Amino acid sequence: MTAPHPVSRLTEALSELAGAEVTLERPSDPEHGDYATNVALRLAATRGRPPRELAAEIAAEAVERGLVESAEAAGPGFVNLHVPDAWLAEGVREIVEAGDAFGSGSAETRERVQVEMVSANPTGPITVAHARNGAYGDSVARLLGFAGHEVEREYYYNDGGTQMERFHASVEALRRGEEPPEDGYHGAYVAELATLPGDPVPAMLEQMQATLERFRIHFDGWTLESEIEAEIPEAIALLDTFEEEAAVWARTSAHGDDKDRVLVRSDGEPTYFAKDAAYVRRKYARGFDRLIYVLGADHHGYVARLQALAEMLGHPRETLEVLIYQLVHLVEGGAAKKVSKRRGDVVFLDELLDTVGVDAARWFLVSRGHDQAIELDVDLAKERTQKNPVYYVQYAHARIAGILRNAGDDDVVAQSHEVGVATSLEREERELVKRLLEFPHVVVEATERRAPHALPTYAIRVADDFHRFYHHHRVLESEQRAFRLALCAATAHVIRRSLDLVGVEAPERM
RNA sequence: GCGCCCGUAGCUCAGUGGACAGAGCGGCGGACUUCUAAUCCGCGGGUCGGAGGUUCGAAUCCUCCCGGGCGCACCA
Repeated sequence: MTAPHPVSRLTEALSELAGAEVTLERPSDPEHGDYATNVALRLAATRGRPPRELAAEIAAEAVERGLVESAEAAGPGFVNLHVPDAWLAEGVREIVEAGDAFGSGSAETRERVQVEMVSANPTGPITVAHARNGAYGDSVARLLGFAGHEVEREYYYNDGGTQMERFHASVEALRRGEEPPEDGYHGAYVAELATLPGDPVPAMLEQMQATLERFRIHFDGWTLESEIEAEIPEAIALLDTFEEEAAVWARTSAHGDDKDRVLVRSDGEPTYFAKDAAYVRRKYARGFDRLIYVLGADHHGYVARLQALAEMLGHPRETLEVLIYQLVHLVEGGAAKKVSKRRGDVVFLDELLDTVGVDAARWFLVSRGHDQAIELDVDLAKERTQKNPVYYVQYAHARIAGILRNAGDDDVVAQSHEVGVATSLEREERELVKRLLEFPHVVVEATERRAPHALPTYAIRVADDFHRFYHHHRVLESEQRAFRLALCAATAHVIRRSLDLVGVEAPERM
């Protein structure tokens, strides 16, 4: 269950009062109060009453019950609510007490969730394209974990098949002093692998894993395609199948797919889809309640067939989620750059990390909506990233860390209990507190919509409000020292967590 | 042809039913005897691709059109 926090308590009290579910928003115009609700507008039709009249009633009752300091009907029928300073001060105290747990535990039922991501075949280094997959998938995994689910990160790769044969052939050709085949792999990394003895795949995998760890993605499980192959027959036995023209088909069209799919070709070879089936079966057999696949837009055609597999195996199709993100397009000098790993003209993640660092890279790749295609200008990457808003947010955290250092041994948590009801707050303080109190809602939305980019957006707002507060008011040499220290500590918690959920660090100094 | 995603400021993007549509970058002009100026303050900037529709209310939902990206295998 969602841990109660000030805004959720106020929302519930108002819902009870109105006899309908209330949602609170933060009006952009400060004249419209600290919070506002449109509940009267929504209720007007069904109750057959003018919205303004309903709004006025709700406003009066909210004040009567002591939920808010003042309230009034406004506009077409909004209820604008004003909360007292003491209410906000209490909110700060709760954030400081909750610490890094503030906003966590929103899951109504705890699930075992597997998130499969990246899953690039070991034919070359991790690229920025894979990195978007990882940055997105890992952030979703972090959000799910923060909500209270048990999350496992999974990497699946092909250790056989055509591409791997070409990869081996390319390395072997170089070892013989020949050029790699036309349809083989040509990057400089292939030549490096050729200088090492033995199978190049383990070395390649080791490098890829190191890159991913550097990118702060840790996988709990690595599954090889060859492990899955043996389980194909038992998976097929569980599916709805038929034979036609000497091939074995799955009746996926009866389960939401637009056509049936071949499992075993007429020459007796299982298809890739048969391996998918076996893999899905194994995942569920391992006890996961939910399977999440993170795939690029070029794989969106797989959604229906994967969900069909879940259904045929006896699981609700919604328990197999496919998260699709749009692709990363490389641009160089204003012109589109075609990405082909085999030609070697890609941007490797390690290069990007060497140039801009992990924080800027993760921020850049996850701060856009996953439904939005990303254009990465190779030339401008460095310059652009130095102006990356991630530093704006990190700087706010570093400033707070500086204040808390200068405060000495003060026990901020203990002091926050003494923050008086009589606290009189400045405008910048009120705005900052309200911003911090939004955090649990932002996290829930981001989690449910599988949209981690909401966190960077929110973190910028927090930093914005903090920098403004910092500029206008002193913390240490202030009569409000105790409250302001608590406010700083609360802000630090929220920034740190917002960044952590997308894999970005919050530095103590900059 | 069919399916999925996108179209918002000069550029990169937030904003998925609420009040005059926002931020960063870029441009112009201000603010450091102060807990970090990687900051703050001000100015300029828009047919929210277009047309209909639903609604008290639409950038947001529905339909069509235009433009862009990605897919439509007995490949992996």
